[in-house]
Amino acid sequence: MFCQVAPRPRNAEATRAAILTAARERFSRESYDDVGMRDIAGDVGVDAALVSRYFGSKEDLFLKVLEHCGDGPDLMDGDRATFGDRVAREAIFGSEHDGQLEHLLVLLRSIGSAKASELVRRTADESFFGPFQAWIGGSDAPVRARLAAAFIMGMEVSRELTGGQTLTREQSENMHARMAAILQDIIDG
Amino acid sequence: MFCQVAPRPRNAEATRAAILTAARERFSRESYDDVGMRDIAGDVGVDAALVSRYFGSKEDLFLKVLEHCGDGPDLMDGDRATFGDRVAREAIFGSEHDGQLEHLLVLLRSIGSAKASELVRRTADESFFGPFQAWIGGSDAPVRARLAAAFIMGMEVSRELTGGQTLTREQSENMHARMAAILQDIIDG
DNA sequence: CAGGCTTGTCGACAGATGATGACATCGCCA
DNA sequence: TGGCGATGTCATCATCTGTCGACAAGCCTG
Repeated sequence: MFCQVAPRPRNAEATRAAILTAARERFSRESYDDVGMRDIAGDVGVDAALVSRYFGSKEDLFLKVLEHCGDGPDLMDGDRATFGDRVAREAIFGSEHDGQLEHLLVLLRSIGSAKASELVRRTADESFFGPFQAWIGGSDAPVRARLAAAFIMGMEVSRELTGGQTLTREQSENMHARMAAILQDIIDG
Repeated sequence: MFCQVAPRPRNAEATRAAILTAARERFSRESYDDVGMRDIAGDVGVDAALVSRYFGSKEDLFLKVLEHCGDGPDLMDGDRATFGDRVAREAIFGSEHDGQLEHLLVLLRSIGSAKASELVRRTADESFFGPFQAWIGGSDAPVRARLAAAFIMGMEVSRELTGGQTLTREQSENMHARMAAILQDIIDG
């Protein structure tokens, strides 16, 4: 048989981008410490040493991920009037891929590691809270941005802690409605 | 000089309790992965091997901490009418020690590690969410308990992400008032 | 005082991790 | 086609971690 995987074409730029994407997905799903260079390399199909060579160190790679987090879909995409409904839906029911919350999730996962949270502290303001509170606008925007972000991240934590299957469908709908209302209130002021 | 620390008296029970306390404090401040057996042992002043011998494995020790988390001060201690104010104060301004949030913080830190979150999933319901939603009472208690817990944990995450010194005193007071109102609303239904 | 059980320490091991430099392989260009 | 730089792999290192068994020190009982 000797069924063999087709080798990836030799293209540094594409490989670099693939590594960055794989890293972003990993870092949004597992903590900084739990993500290994070998894991990321395995996702792409290259050797771990290549990741080190392209991005220097694991810290540097993580920083690059933080910088490129704004590229994907975002919390602020979409109608402002449906913000609460939309975000609460994703926070409670989740979405398999390409979530608007990916950026926040990377931040969230990082609080586990002392190293990663130090890196995040230096970039969270400019890469997330800054744009977010500018989008919210109005008086007390910094306060409301933090409240909203906290609520969203907390729901992600809660969802993982409880495994997600301890609530009935009806209760989940109920929670969605309540969370949507609270979030929308925070955004609207 | 030879200034030497007085040796701990040989008392297995006391040593065991001291290890458990040190572990609880560590696990409420750092993630499961970042806390080492040598760290905990160092806090108490014993050798790391002793911790292993008394508690079996790191996992077992963590489980014991989860079980004994309800011993300290608790969210549910105190007047129900001031719940929002009280909890929001601790979540935003923090408290050096003996916080009512210690239990929740242990849960929160665990989401970093794949191993720890697996352990927590098996105990979070009975050790925290169960009592909490019973205390809240009324219809939709499970839903409201999760919402409140999520909001509180999210604020802790947010506080660490932003380092805590990016808001003015006035903004912090503002945030406290808003958070207290939201929490109280969730509790009251 | 002597024995023995308890309490604690020391050294070491196996596994995993990030990082590094030497080596192999592909693809382009003269 | 032959060579050369770019691209990727392999073996290896140093380090850190949890855990274990052997040994030392202390305390109580006879």
